[in-house]
Amino acid sequence: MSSATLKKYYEGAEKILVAIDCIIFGFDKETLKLLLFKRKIAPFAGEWSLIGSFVQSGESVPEAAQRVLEESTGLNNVYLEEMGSYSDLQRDPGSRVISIAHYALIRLDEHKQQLVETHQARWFPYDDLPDLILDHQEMTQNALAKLRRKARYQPIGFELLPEKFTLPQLQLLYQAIYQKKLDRRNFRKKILSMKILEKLDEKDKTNSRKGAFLYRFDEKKYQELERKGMNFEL
Amino acid sequence: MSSATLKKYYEGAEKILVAIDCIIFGFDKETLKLLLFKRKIAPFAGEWSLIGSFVQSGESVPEAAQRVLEESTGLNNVYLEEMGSYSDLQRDPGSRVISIAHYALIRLDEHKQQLVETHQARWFPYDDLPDLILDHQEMTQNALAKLRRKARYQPIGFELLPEKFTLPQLQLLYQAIYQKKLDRRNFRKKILSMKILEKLDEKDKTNSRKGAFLYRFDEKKYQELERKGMNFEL
DNA sequence: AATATAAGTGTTTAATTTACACTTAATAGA
DNA sequence: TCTATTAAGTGTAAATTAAACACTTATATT
Repeated sequence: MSSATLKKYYEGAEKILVAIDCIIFGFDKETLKLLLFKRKIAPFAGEWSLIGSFVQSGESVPEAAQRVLEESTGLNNVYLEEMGSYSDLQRDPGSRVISIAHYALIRLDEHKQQLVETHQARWFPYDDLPDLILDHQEMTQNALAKLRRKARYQPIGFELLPEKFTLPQLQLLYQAIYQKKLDRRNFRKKILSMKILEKLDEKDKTNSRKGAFLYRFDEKKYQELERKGMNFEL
Repeated sequence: MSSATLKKYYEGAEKILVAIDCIIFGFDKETLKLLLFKRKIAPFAGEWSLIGSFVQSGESVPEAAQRVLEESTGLNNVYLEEMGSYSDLQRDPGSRVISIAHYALIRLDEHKQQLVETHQARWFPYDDLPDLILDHQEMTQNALAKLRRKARYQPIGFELLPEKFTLPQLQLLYQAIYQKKLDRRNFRKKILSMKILEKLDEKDKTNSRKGAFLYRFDEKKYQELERKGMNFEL
């Protein structure tokens, strides 16, 4: 095939605007939350929206998503997962745009509150979201569905908790994700039997006089056990 | 925000070539197979490749994938699942292209062999694939990983079998997907206990003198049970 | 010193999963 | 027509895992 034909093959195709959107999850005490943004541009300026951006010519899709997350929360190295594409021809009245949605799990205590303010953003409880523009509501629903499934067989919940956390906190998190109560004793038994948590000598006394011991997720131990065939499953 | 600024927002962004690629799975007796194609255009003309196409301006991503599948196999309404995007800047030496990979499950007995021939395509056992161009090997690996996970909790295996199939066939399929032997009695017990198969009065005698009863997957019964909270899981 | 509160702990029962071997139906060939 | 062959079909016991459930402990507050 000649170079001219090659050129024709690639150039005969139509280029399209590609964006990424981020569903940013946080966890606060006992509530799963999303970070939403007041949209600055038309159409729908002033309405609540996920944060997103066009993919630029010099970056890959995950790079674009990381860039957006860093710009909006100040965090790099957050847990980020691609969810899927949204490409209805009419999804954005502003232009034909294919968006590749991602969900991110961030630690509420670590992100830069100041950036949230400059972006006119706000954390909303997942159960009490405002109306969202475009297909962003569909995206958030799919994100929670994916998060739920994934959290069942991968230890990603820890990405939503501070580095040091208590078992009651961890249980509240999983209860929020699955939307159902778990038995305290059975939960502890199961999670501790996996031997992926390091118990610290500190207690967190913010919730009780007695205080609850703090733990830390041990990534190395987890990967070691995973290599040996252990399956995280809650 | 003025319409001029709006224009600038959308037009300031760079458009990109978007493609879809399809990992087409089939199942033959006891072997999981992929349909691969001899690439017709440079670069890498003549080498083995997944089938793909650019997303056209008048179609969505799933529409593009369905179009490609119909063109290459003659089948519409095949099981099709989006897998994720591939967007490394250097992934295609021909041009910067973002590809959204999909996997499809098709019935080997139904697709049009003739189309396979006109496309210079061939079915390869998954365990014995030729070298593939670009990042297509990575795509196939991710596709199998996704298929394996999905098959565990959704009854998608049936998409790879003829409409009527025997339990030994079904077991061979799951053994091929999970790459491990299953106990015949336990497998039957489990799958039959779900009550999603309709037993027919016919036998398939191609594999034994005795013959094995044919069954049919009952989509309606499945959806009914799912609604009531039943969980498919193998 | 008494009180209040959430954290922490074990055991019994039920359900599920695993391991395992013989019988049956039907054709092919003697 | 009888015998041999072959894959299909079937049940039970043991082991593992999940579920249900209530009292004790540590510590700050009054």
